[in-house]
Amino acid sequence: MGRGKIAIRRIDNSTSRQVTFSKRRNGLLKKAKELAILCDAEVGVMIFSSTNSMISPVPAAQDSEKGKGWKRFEFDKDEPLEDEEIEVAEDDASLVKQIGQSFRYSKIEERREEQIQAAHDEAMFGASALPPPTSTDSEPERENEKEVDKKAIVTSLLSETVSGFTADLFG
Amino acid sequence: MGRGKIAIRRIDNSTSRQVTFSKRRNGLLKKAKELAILCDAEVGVMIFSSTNSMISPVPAAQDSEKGKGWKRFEFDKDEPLEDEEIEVAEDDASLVKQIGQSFRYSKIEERREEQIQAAHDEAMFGASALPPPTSTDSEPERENEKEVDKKAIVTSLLSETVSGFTADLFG
DNA sequence: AACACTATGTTTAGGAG
DNA sequence: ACTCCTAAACATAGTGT
Repeated sequence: MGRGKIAIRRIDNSTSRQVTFSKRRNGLLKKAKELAILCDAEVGVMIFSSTNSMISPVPAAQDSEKGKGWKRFEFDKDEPLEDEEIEVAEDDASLVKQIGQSFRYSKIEERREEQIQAAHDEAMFGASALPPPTSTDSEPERENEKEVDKKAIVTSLLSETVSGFTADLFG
Repeated sequence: MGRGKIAIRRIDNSTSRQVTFSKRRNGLLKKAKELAILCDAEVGVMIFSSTNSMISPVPAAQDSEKGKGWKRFEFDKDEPLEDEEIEVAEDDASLVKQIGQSFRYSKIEERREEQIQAAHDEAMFGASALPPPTSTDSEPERENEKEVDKKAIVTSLLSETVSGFTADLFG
């Protein structure tokens, strides 16, 4: 779309891939929000990269917390998991944690099985780029990119917006 | 969009709400798939309603299973949860289960807190409408709507498609 | 790198079968 | 409920700053 048509294949250029990521992610979240509101459904979006992750929580879970939204959750993706560390997703926060951990597991397995994709992973951009539509000033990529590269940040994106909408219109 | 502009508010007419749901859900899933491929990210979409739920799994988790995709998962949303029943999300299947259970929790809490929205929930359509682009002939709403109203079905949607794409294009 | 712009491609509302 | 249709609305690739 736009000035030129592009094929749906991995964008090779790292910069434009990240730009496209930012733009399309916003578009996707907007679409998700619209679908949720228009059709009265609970829509969540999960976006993961090797260095950064975010989850737009399932609005149903938000509603139970009355529009408060999920808190930001951070974890070190390189730190090995221990069994005790794994928690049960009894509440929203631990569900986020749960997903993050599962992602870590799959990522670790992935690397263990096929280190062929190592360069593939490293070519990945390391920031979530754009801030969410309304609030949540998540800024995973600060001035210093030292820690960013080691952390994966799970950010609540649709939280305030969707639940706010829901509350205002149908609450 | 289309012939007329519509405001982003809950569509009152039940029929057109469901039609819009079908159309826009497909659009959302397509967008999610495109984002995943273009930007080499892991994108998952969760869509829940009171009678029906689906999760397009996080592709990262799929990759670890080599494009097999998540299996469909069903659970009884009205059945009360027991602590023993709650499992740790060590693998993909239990992650899906995890999310489903968390959804049950939030739904139960929601009803407990505000039964005001009862009619709201009942006005909800009870089917996932369109089948996924390629396969997964999920048809939650059968001829008989007896059990449908008691079950919530978590369906893997992007599984085959996304992982198929990924496998074909990037090995 | 985050915006603004905008030509162009994509999605979709509404209607018909 | 689905598919096809089309005009209109929307998203965005490429560009400039």
